[in-house]
Amino acid sequence: MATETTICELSNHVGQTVTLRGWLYNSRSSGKLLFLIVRDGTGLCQCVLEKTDANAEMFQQARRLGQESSLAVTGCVRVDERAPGGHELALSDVQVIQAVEGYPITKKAHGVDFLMKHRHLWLRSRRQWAIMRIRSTLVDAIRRFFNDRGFVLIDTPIFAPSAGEGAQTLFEVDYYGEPVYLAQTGQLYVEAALMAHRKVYCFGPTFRAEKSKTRRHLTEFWMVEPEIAFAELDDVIALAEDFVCALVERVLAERRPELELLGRDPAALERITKPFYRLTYGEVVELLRGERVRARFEADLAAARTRVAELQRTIKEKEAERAAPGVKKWKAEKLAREILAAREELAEQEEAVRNIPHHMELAANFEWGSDLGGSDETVIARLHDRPVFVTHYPAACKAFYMKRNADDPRVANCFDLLAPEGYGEIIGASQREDDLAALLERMEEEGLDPTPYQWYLDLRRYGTVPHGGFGLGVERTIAWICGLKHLRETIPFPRMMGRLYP
RNA sequence: UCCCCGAUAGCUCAAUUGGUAGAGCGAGCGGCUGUUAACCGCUAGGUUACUGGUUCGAGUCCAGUUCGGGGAGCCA
Repeated sequence: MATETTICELSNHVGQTVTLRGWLYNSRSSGKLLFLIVRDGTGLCQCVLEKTDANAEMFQQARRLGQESSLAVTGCVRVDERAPGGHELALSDVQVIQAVEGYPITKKAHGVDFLMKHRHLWLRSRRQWAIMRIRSTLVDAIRRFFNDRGFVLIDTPIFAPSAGEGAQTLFEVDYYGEPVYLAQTGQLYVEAALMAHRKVYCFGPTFRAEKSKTRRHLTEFWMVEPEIAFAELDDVIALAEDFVCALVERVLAERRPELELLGRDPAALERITKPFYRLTYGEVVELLRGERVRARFEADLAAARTRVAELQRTIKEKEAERAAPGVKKWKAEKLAREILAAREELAEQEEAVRNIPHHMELAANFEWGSDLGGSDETVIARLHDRPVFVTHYPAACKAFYMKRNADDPRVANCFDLLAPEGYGEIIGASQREDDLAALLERMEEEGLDPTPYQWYLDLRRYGTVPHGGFGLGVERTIAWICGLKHLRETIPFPRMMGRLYP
């Protein structure tokens, strides 16, 4: 009986005969030689079966196995440079658990809609496999960061009784005949628990019913929200800085192969060290209206235009080459793939050319007092190679519970953290208003009925202290760390506007 | 709510601009002793999203509908 092992352990078994159980990822046959690429959840392994007089039947059976057939393979582990990963299995036995025919996700390209409809199977693909492993590590790093520092985990409710601000972005559900809402944040509850434990955090799904169909939006996403007592804005900033550094460090330490598989340059992440950049909202307004931002936009626009011209030329050339007489089939196919990729990029670059002038105008005419738009955040982040704290937004465009700045009452003691490379906001944070009268005043300004908030106001009546915290969006953080264009790949089963299956 | 783009074989895409719907992958069969999304040959596979219109003739043009992609607003 051969030892059973997994692919990630193979290097410890060189020269031994072992059994792997897994799924057929791909196979190639070369006459009397058969390559089975097996995945077992821990990695991929090339398995080689040589046809002999004795194993002819097994060879035939194995050769016909379809993608994703489940099987157990036994063979001798050997080092071979030609094998992906450096190790391969010289097979002596193949046991079929289930022979599969017609697995929908094939080796060639698929469209987004098709893949999303087959998300339950798409998860088996290498890129998705890598992303989920990074997500798992990131989530563990989040929990460990807070647990190691004496934070107490507080699970906050998902049914929320009051609409509060932005009722149109809440999902309403029927709660024994009463309308209640799926939580957008656990923050108010975490503040209550804070006064019991001094340092707390909540971590769970949150829900936004925004009618946004973009790569930056999900209707269900995960957020971690720490809250600390006896703290002012600078303490929250310091915590956020340590936290983000710890997350990146951990992923770099444990998931380098996965990052590599995703084509993510680790150097961009290795740069993520303290201190991050700090800008006040007022400085950002100046920046947006100033020369540097204009130059950045103009450079981006020029680059996009050049690229559009380049791509158009490339596509034409490749199309001519493909249509030329006597082109080999494989060559034509390769060209077709390249043309497709070029067209996709062309569409993106053309979109950029269309949008940038509008973004420039928005930035140039930006007025003090409004919230930063997506394009504003992007350009600020593009100007920096490390995350940027934007602090002290106008109080009027932020939530009622944020504490006003003592020196400049127009602004709140709050910040957003913008991830670099144009990824934008991953953290929203503030020092909380700890004074009862000031809090009531802010609620009145926002037109909020204090009745359902009496429990929250109690926190200011009985032992109020300066405190604050932040919320980090897990999916946006994963997208940034993995270098992904779209949030839908960062969560196993994304929920988006108009998409609920599987 | 608004703007742009798209829907052709199971999948990814072609169709010389209104004139006989094709290719690759996948599936099936055959060949090949080191493949790297292998390669080569053969076979099967279609109500061109739906409804209507223009035309001798519509995948192609027009109108509407549905679904999807991207973006704006708004948000995290």
